[in-house]
Amino acid sequence: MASIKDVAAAAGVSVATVSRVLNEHPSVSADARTRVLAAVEALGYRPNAVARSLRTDQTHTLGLVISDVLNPYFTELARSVEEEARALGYSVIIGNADERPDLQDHHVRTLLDRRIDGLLVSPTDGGSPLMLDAARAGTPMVFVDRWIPGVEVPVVRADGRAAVRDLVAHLYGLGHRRLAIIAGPAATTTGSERVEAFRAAMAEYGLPLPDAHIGQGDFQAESGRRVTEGFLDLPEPPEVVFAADNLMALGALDAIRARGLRVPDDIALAAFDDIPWFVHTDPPITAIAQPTGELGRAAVRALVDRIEGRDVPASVTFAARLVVRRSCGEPAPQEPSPSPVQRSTS
Amino acid sequence: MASIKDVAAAAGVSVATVSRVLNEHPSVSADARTRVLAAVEALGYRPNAVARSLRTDQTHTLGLVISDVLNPYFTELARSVEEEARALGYSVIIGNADERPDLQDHHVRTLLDRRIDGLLVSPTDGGSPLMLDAARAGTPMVFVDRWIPGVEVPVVRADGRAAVRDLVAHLYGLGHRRLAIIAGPAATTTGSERVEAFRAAMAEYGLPLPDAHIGQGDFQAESGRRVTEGFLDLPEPPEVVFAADNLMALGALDAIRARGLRVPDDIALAAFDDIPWFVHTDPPITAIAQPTGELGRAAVRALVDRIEGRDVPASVTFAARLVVRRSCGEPAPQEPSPSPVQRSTS
DNA sequence: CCTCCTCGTGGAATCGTTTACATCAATGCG
DNA sequence: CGCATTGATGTAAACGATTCCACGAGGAGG
Repeated sequence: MASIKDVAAAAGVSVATVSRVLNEHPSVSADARTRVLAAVEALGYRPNAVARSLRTDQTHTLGLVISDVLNPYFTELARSVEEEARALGYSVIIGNADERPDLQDHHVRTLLDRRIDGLLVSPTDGGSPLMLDAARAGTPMVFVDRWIPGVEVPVVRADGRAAVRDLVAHLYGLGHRRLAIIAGPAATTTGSERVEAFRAAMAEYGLPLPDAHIGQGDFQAESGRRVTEGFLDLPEPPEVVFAADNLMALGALDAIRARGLRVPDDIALAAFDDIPWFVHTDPPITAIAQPTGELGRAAVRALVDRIEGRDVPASVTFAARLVVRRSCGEPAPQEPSPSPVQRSTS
Repeated sequence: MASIKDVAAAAGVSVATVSRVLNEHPSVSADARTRVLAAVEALGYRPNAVARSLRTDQTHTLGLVISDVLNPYFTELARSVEEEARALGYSVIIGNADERPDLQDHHVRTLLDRRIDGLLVSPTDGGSPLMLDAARAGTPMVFVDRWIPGVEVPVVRADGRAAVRDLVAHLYGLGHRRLAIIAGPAATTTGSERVEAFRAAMAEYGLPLPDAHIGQGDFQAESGRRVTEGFLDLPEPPEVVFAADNLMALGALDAIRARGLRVPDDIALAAFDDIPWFVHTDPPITAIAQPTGELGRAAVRALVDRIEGRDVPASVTFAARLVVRRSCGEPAPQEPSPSPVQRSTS
């Protein structure tokens, strides 16, 4: 592969001049410029990004470590992150942690070794020393969706409290009283937060939430299946199952179907995170939707602001919203229009 | 960040010795080794992958350019690719082309600039000069799922011919005669191949396939919706719609639902590419399933074989299989067990 | 006419590694 | 005892870019 030396030789100038042409340095003659450009064209020369990075100490690359690529929510997040990053002149390397702390660590380490300019993380757990050290050492970092409390890193996320309250209100209005939740791992903020919001809303309506109605899941379909089976085995099973993410909802559906039960007649179902398929499941599933695209874009902008030293980025919080469909027992009205965005500084 | 020099200084040896310890070179004394390791630990030193790549001319990184991350099929493919690559000591950088040739080109260029060791591509179109040049210039490359005819690059894919014939047989058996297909872009092999297989199977059963029953889609949901609307507007609409991928099937469902029609009573639906959600749609959707994970793993192995110069990798073809559910008109039996794998050389 | 800038250019250092080569001490063997 | 071999180490040259610095030519201003 042709290097800058070959170009310099072909154009009859020094490598310094070639570099200046390529980087649009002002002080280079028109004559030299055209000769260099011609040589570049003729040789099909492309600068070696590895060498360039070594010298300039920047890779123009962002790392994105997400919890699970197979989850459509994170896929959409990844897509919007890449899109915004590309618009700002950055590439993205995605690391899929599969909800496993060891894999998360592996990816963070690899990304750091590659000297990415900044890191976007949706942490799978409380944070390994590795990640915390990196944050403390000054690696530009932004948490997205999930975060780690007590760490000085901006967070871009959606707040589901209000939507969860809306959901409980909706369920209460339909006459449901025994509600159960399939929670995510307590080590994740979204895992514990959604349970907390649910518990608070239940209390608000004077409904009991026995421990038996809080199932411990791990955001994967299989755990949704397992927990739901447990619920169904209860002497008095819940009337509603609320899954804290869409994959566990899928598992719950599997379990319910395996028993030959029907939604919502025998048991109602709702989920956190909306996806296009929820419109076509049997029945269409009531869900809490996050403004995923905006989340991804805002996170990238915050991170790039930090990298390029414009200012210290603030945390951003969007609102999630309830989308009522038929899985809890009533014909759905129109799909509501998107809710307004709310920003806050932390 | 600490560099190898710092480690050398701290351990009281030269950088060469540090490098030797880190690369497990045999000729280094036990004493020196322990001192170096201690210094590494103390300083939290991690080798700079950028510098190492520059020197060794290998990045231990694979590029994967896929057509659409939002398509669960490709997400699963990406996941299996990353998994296998990691097992073999490689990282993966994913580029999402969104079915756009210009984006595909952008990613190929960026990946090449980063001097990735090899490229895995599922081409969106007939192939840009850039990609073809790279292949000719000797960049290790493997096509996965889709390929470009006439290019000397191994292909790892699933052959859907038999499964499509099975599907047509199934539909014929249910009494359906007017079948329509939502095709993918003709520029993609999977786009044209699936139509061809469908056409051949139809001919085998003596069924006509008028042009009006071949809708032109682009593998995205929106096109599925549009084409399906066209079908439904026909004076004599088809009895069955076969979508060449799962996203177009989603669009078709949207369109059918918008008309207040029911599947399969008013119109039947089948799709290429199976996904977990198809079990829970209303009704469960009959689909052709690919061994996606195996595809990804085989592709990586072929590419790495090529990179590490073990041998010239052969093309590999797996078989797709029909999964009958209820969307075409009959209660589904058991889910069939996985089909055997078939290998061929090209 | 001399001096001082400015502009275009090239030489060479540098980024953090790996590795070919040289060096030196210790060992084995005739 | 002397010489060849081996093993452990260090020195320095790459890899391909960017960029500081020096240099010479030319123009402007006194």
